[in-house]
This record gives sequence, structure tokens and C-alpha cells, in this order.
Amino acid sequence: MASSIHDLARHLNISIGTVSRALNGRADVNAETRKRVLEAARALNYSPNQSGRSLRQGATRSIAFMLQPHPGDQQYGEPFFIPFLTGLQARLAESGLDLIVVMGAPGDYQQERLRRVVETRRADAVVLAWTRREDERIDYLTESGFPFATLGRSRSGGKAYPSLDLDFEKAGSDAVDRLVARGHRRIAAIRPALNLNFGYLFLDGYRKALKRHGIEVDPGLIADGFINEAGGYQVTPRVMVSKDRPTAIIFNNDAMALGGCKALAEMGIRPGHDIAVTVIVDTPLCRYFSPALTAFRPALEPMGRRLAEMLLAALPAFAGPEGTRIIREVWPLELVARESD
Amino acid sequence: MASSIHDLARHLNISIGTVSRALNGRADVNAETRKRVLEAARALNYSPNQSGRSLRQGATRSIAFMLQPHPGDQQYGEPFFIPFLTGLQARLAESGLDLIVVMGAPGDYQQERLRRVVETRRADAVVLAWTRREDERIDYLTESGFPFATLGRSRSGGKAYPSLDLDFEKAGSDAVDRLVARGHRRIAAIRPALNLNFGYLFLDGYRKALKRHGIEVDPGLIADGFINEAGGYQVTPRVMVSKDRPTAIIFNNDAMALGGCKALAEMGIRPGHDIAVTVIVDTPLCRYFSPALTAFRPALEPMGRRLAEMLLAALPAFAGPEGTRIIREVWPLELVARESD
DNA sequence: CGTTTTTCCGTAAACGTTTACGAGAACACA
DNA sequence: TGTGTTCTCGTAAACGTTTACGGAAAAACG
Repeated sequence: MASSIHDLARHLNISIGTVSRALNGRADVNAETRKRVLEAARALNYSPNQSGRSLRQGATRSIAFMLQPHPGDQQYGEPFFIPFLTGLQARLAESGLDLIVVMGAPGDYQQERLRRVVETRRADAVVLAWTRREDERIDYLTESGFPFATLGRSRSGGKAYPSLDLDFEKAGSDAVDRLVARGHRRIAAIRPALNLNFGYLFLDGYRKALKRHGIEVDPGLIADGFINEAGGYQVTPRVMVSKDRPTAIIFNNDAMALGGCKALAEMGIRPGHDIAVTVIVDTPLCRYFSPALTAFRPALEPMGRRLAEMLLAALPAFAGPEGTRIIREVWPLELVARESD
Repeated sequence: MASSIHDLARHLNISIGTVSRALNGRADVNAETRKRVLEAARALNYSPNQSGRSLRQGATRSIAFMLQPHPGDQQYGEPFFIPFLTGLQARLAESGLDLIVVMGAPGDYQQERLRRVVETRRADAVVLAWTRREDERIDYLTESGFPFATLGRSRSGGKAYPSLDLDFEKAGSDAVDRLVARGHRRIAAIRPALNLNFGYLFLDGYRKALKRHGIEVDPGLIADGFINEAGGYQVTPRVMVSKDRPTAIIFNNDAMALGGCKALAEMGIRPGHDIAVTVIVDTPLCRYFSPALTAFRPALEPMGRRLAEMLLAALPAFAGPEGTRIIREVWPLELVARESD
């Protein structure tokens, strides 16, 4: 069925070594023979077997992205990742690399699946998301010397890997600034409970901004919940119990914000009227929710391209002239003012 | 770095053939030696090189899903696919298969990328989505004899492949029934312009239901648009120009519905009050939009599991006792009544 | 004890590539 | 003519597996 390099060689009456060299554009092959080989390859519909090639070269020419659905509403996908992956794919394709997305089951933190990818050499490098403050995946990868990059920072693994993150600290701070400027003094913060790193960054920014404005940080206004709609629904009432209710809430996640707004609605509190609501990472849901949620928006597609670039620069086989520079970048989030605050 | 089967053999002072047999659970190996091999494998952290294995066996033990982002709003992902992929992955994992998602660039219809996957043998089978009425990908795959399954039907490729689709015809029909029961007679339909097959199915159901109710099908109430928000925004006004305006619109896609509602709002027409709006495939966006959109909901995660099952049954290496039965299934869409109609 | 069967394992080929090495031919140069 | 260089190609090994085959040893059987 599939034509191999042997078929080509036999057909052209020429050795397989020469065919391979011709195909791979090496210098030591006659221009005429190369032309014949390329023609024959097209005619016989030849394309190299990836397994054979990978085995010989020790490289698969593909990058794996570990996609980790959160447990929760089955109808709710991660609209966040598609634009990011689009950018990632585009840049990788320019360097002849394939992007493969490895799905995990919801809930498990993909350590096992990551091991499989690494140990069976399914990809030449790996891209991680949802980085945690202490992330065993990062420890594992640095320890095993497998190339990787992360979307998001972590404390784990030293400094020796490319990462790209959003400036959650500044977003948390900006969100507070904006609310204070609009007259709020009692501002609540709701973030994911797992030790996802961006939750800490956000809270740091939130705290610092409050202090800067001379507002005391009230632990009763800070709550952690599971990172989905149910989590937001469950945890939001906790910051509303104090006699001195907050007049604003910053949600560190869109799904949690939606659940939170549901809880508020059941208490008869209307976002945009009775309380100001700000969301740190914007998604289409924020835009279409009513009231439309003021949110901080990332540039996902360019971020995907950029992280691909950074990863490539760290891969020996692709490192540019300036060599293997490990880059870490933090990108801004842009405020999109809407109706909810 | 990576330990090979040779390392194991050397370490145990035993031949690589025996090691391989022990690892693969073949019968002709002594129970004692098997135990030693498995222990050593764990100790040396051995796992088989996938390239070597694939090369020898001619199978990669992985299934590829071709993910095709639509061009359009960069912030808008395809929340549709994540639950589906979650189900697909779960079932495949049970049979020891990996799911890899191959991303395409937005816009191109992935024919080229599909060829790459097939010809370089990156996967043992392929799962396609967004099937078109005449689908060159399906023609290509049937012609080349490469195993595949589709999410969605098509006219192409004969009957010889497993497919799972939603009953868009019934949904279109049900939507009309419901609207007629609520007193509507002028019902518009808006569907994607590309020859995506579900657009035809939907329209068939829509037409048949109208006829059944003795309502004449008015071509002025049917419009095609690009399958994203901009498309819905652009095309919706076209069905609103007639002197005898529709009192209801059925959108065949959530993003188009959102764009359409924006256009309606600009005309001062309020969905749920001045006009009834129904959406054929429900997504979280429909639920959170205001007014919440009445929509037909698919059971995505079970569908993913089921399609994996069907694909497995068609793969020689996995076919159950009853052999290679090709199955085609059509799953119902469940009405979720909300505020928009 | 002789013969047959079973158990277990080693040998080696094969999958489809890439690439180090070397060799023959052509050419250049003195 | 002799020597060195350049072009071009064939040979064969190697990547890490799996598996058909055969054979030695052990067990079973008469």
C-alpha cells in the first residue's frame, strides 16, 4: 500500500542511500538524479514513514500539548485554549513541527499521561498549562531532562525552562485600582482552590493594591473555590455573610464568576447595580453574559505563537544563531470595560 | 538516558527476545524470568520506544482527531469539542490507545494535514468532524483505505465507515413544531453557508415541518451565512426585510445566533419579546446569553465514547467477537427551553 | 532406557529510515 | 604523466522493537 524508499530506489534503479540524500536535500547528489528522485516520489506518492524516521533520528518532529479538561459541567469546554493552540500550531508548522494535543481525563493531573509521552518518546518536547505553584510535572520534566515549555509560571524546576505567563498580579492590582477609583472600599476576591499559580499571583496584586490605597485586607472577603461554575456558586455566599458586605467582587476565573453571579442573583443582588463584578480572564462567556462582565483579556493567539518561538529557541535542533537562550515572558492583560462594574 | 530493551537484557544476562516476550505477556516464558524482567523494567524505569515498536508492528496505537478551528473571532473557541474529545479519549484509553489531536490552521480544510497524518502513518485511524455534504477528506480516506470514523454524516465515500451524527432533521422539525404550537407562522431559518452537511439536514427538517403544518416555505426567510458571529450578524437582517417579517428565527449554530441577536438588537427587536429565537446546537454561550437562548442540546461526552467504540469495532486489531460491523448512528438532540422563545 | 512432548530461550531477520565511510570516476593542476 | 581534489554514489550499519524459527533441556510416557 504505502510506498517506501526501497520502492523508489528499485523504480529508479538507484540505491536507497542516494534516494534518501536526494529527498533530504543533501549536497552530494547530482542535480539530475535529484530531479528524477523528486519526480518519482511525487509519481509514486511517496512520503517517509514517520516511525522509521523517528527511530533513526531519535526525534519525532512533533510537540505535545497536554490538555487537561477540568471536571465539572460537561457542556463547558475550555474556549481559552483553542486560540492559544491555533497560534502554537501555526508557529510550529513554520518550522516543520507537528502539534499533537494529548487529552487527559478530567480530574487527574496528567502526571501519568505525561510520563507516557516522555518515556515512549512520542514527542520531542512538551507544553504544559495550568501550572501550579509547586508543580510535580515540572519537577519531573527538569529532572528527566526532557525539553518543555509552560504556559504559566511555577516555583518548581528552577529557572531553566521557557515560560510565558499573563501578568495576573498587575491585573489583580489594576482591578482594585479601578474599583477604588469608582468609590469601592470593600472589595472581595474569589480564586481557584487548587494551588494553581495564577491564583497566588492574582491575590498578591489584589493585596498590594489594597494596601497601596490604605485599605485593610479583610480575610473574610477572600475565598477559594473549585475552578468551575459550581465552585463559584458555592463559595461566593461566603464573602457575602459579613455585616459589612463587599460592594465589589473580583473573580479570578470566568466560570467561577458565572456561578458566583448565579448565587448573587439568588440573593437578589444584581451585578452592575447592587455590586460590581470584575473577571480576571476574559472569555466569550463574559462578553455574552448579562450584564456583560468587565474582564481582563489575554492575547491568546499571539501568545501561542510566542511560546512556540521560545520553545524552539530552547531546542538544540532549532536554536537560532544566538544559541540556546531561555526566555521567560509575562504578558499584559487588557481591560475590557463592560456593564458589570 | 533512556533505557532500551538491550539494557534490560544485558542487566539480566538474558536475550532481548526473552525480555520482549516477557514484557508482552507471551506464554512461552518462564514465570520466574518474567517476574525478574518486570522487576528490572521497573527498576531501570524502562518503557518501550514507541517509534521502534510502531516501525516493527506497523501500528502506532494512536488515533488522530482533526481539529479545525473556524476563522473568526479569536476569542471564540470551540467549546463543543472538548466534552466530545473527553469521551473519545476515555474510551480509547480503555483499549490502550492514545488520542492525538491534530490542529489545523483556521480556514484551510485540512486536506493537506490529513494527508500528512495518513501518509506518514502517524496514527492508525482518524476521526473527522465538520463533515460536508460532499467531503473530499472522506473520499480521500476511503480511496486510500485508511481507517476512519466521522462525527457527522456525508454523502461521500459510500457506506463503509462508522459515523455518528446528531438528528438535525428532527431538531429542525421539532423547533418548527414548537414555534407553531406557540402561534408562529412566519419562521425564518439561518444556517451555515459552507456545504456543511448538518445545514442541509436541518433545513430538510425545517421544510418538512412547515409543510406538515400547511405553511408555505418562503425562500425569503431562509439565509446562509458564514459560520461565526460575524456571519450571523451579517445575514440576519436579510430575513427581516420582507414586509411580512418573521416572528421567529431558528439558528443552526450558536455563534451565528449570537451575531444574529446583536443585529436584531440594533434593529430594536428583542429576542424573547418581539421575536422568538431558537438555536439548534446548544453551548454554554446559549445558556448565559441574555435572554437565555432556547436550544437543542447534544450529549457530547457519551457521543465521544460511542464513536470511539464504533471506530474500535471497525479496526481489525480491535474488532470484537462479532467481527467488523460498521455502525452508523444518529443521536437525538434534547430541547432545553429557556427565555428566548 | 528410549522416545516423544513440552518448556523455555537464543538467534536473527525485519520494519523504513538516515548517515558514516569508502570508492570509482572525472577533473584540475603541476 | 602523476598527484591531488571534487563529485557522485553504493554499501552497510544503526535506531529499538517484535516474532518466526529452531534447538537444548527438561518432563512425560511407553
